[in-house]
Amino acid sequence: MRLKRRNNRILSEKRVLMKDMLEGLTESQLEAVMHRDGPMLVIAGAGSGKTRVVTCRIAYLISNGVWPSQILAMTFTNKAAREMRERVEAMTGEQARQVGTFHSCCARFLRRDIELLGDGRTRDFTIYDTSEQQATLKKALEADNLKLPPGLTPRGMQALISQAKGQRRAVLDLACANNYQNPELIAKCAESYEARLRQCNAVDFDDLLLLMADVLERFPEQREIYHNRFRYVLIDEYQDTNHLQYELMRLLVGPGDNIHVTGDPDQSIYSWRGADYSNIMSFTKDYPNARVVTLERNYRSTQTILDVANELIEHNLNRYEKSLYTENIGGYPVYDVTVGTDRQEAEWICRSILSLNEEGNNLRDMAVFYRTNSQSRALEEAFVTNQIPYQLIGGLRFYDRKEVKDLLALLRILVNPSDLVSLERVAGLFGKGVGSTTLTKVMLAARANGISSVELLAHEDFASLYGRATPGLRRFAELIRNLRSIPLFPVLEAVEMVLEVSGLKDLYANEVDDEERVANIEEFVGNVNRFGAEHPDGDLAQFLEEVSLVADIDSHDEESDFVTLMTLHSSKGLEFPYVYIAGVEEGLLPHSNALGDPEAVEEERRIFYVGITRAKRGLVLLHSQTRFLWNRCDYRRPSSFLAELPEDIVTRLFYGVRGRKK
DNA sequence: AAGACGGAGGTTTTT
DNA sequence: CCTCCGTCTT
Repeated sequence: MRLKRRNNRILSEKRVLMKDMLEGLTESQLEAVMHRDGPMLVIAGAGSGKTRVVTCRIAYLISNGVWPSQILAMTFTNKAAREMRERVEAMTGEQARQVGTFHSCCARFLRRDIELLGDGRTRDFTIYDTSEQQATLKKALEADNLKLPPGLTPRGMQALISQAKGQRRAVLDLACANNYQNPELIAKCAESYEARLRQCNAVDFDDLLLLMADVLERFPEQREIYHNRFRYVLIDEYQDTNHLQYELMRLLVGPGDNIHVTGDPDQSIYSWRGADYSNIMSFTKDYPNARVVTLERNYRSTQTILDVANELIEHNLNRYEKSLYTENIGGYPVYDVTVGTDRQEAEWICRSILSLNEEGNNLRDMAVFYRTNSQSRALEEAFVTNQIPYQLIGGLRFYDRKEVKDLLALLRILVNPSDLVSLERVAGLFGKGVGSTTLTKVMLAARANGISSVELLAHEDFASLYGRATPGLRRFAELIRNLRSIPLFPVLEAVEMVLEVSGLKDLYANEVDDEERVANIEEFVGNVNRFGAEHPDGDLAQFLEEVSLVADIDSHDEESDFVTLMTLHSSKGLEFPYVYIAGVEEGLLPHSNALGDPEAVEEERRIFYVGITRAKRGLVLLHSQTRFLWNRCDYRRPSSFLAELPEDIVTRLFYGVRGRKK
């Protein structure tokens, strides 16, 4: 009784918030928010309040009696998912747990369902990243006595496999279609890789989606469970879904067709990853009764910035026609700065940032974007020299650092004893005298006994099961046995025990000049601690899964007062009052690999468009006459895109330019 | 059979 | 500039 009264009070507070929330929305936004059943497509221009619409719709559904657990929302990054969850919780007081990336949602589903497939994988599977995929491929080919056809590198093969999975197509089929020589051999190599993955109880990124689609397709009763569980499905950034994600969506959406997708064809920038924006273009063909809402009013940028963006994107021939407008009239001019060298480019940006900072702007309000990660170097140097605090997004991820990967490998063999890639890594670190030949022997002996390599090494009868082992191998087996005796819960204790038993920290502490490594290990432990606090009953497997699926952008910190440095790709979905785009040069933006291919150039234009539309108040485009690329100084030409911008709005500036005409 | 050393080659964007 | 591969030595 008392409880009920309390609930009523909470409910009425919710309604008040809900009313406030709906108040500022435009008519078309309201239409998107208050849509209840059936398919809906929201074409949301940059800065049109898309995130707000999606979160409001979730909150609206919840306040109309839909349980939060019945709403499945899939986003592009973990950061976007986190924001969405936080906003929904702030509005409704309810936790929207089923909000995540495609990959993290599928990983979670597969923890329950992967064993249905009966391919030998268990719920303790490991997720391999691209470099681990390549390692798996190399080992698989070696073990099966196969060689890739000449001209195809492991890296290229991994990309081909990924592409095939993303299109849900056989590798043989794709290799034939792409005119590879010897497609049969390629298919054989791919099968060898798949078998090895299964043997390792591992999946690659694409498998998370692919295997989940298999589960839903092969087990109709399972599909029904999901349909009953998820009454409403929402997908964000729909323009960046690939065919596999599309099929997964079709399988997940139940008979009520309660599918709500949002996206912007002009911001489709991941075609190289298999994204197919015909998915968004043909949504109304898939669902002829779909309601379509287009959001064209921009709440983010000044008219000046929008004029530049609109005029640029008009040059794309193949596009869904729409035009952004705003009521934020005027604004600062957009600058097009010519500099002499890439160092001057960085210097100009730093000076500009410092003067904005002196005028009272926060550093967190400024961001520098570039096309390629390698451009960050010159910028970073200038930021260090000028003592401007910055945060770099991208490049080498935290979890990709050597020492962090070493620790991860140790943790992974605790959870998944079949993980040969991690075992190999651990052997390379600690197994003095244990090389790949020995490990192969161990693997064969393990197979003969019907257990995994790690289980054999950790076995109390290792000596009798394996036969004569070298002292080095015996010591290594003992280390594995000690590691395997560590309890997996709580996670923090497990990690600290692993550090102690393995002596990993000492290993780096003894190497000179490696304070950073030790610091990274400490940061890792800090992350584990935070995970433990956020997920009190989370186990090591869950922690490892989370770590495998984080992107660098997920760590973007908007609170601290840092300037943000990142690629144009990473900038999608964000906004900053002041934006600098560096290296607006032919060959860089558009990138040289795209030149000559009209479709690729259109995608480059969209990449530029995404960068421009991040800016709220100030926008500066820079290009240099010379640039150090691959350790060589090259003469550069301004991007052809600059000529497409409205001349009367863009103000040209020069810095450090020699022999300037006019 | 492992490990160290030297040379060559390759760098768009990332869940 | 940094990683991967192959060869040579122990």
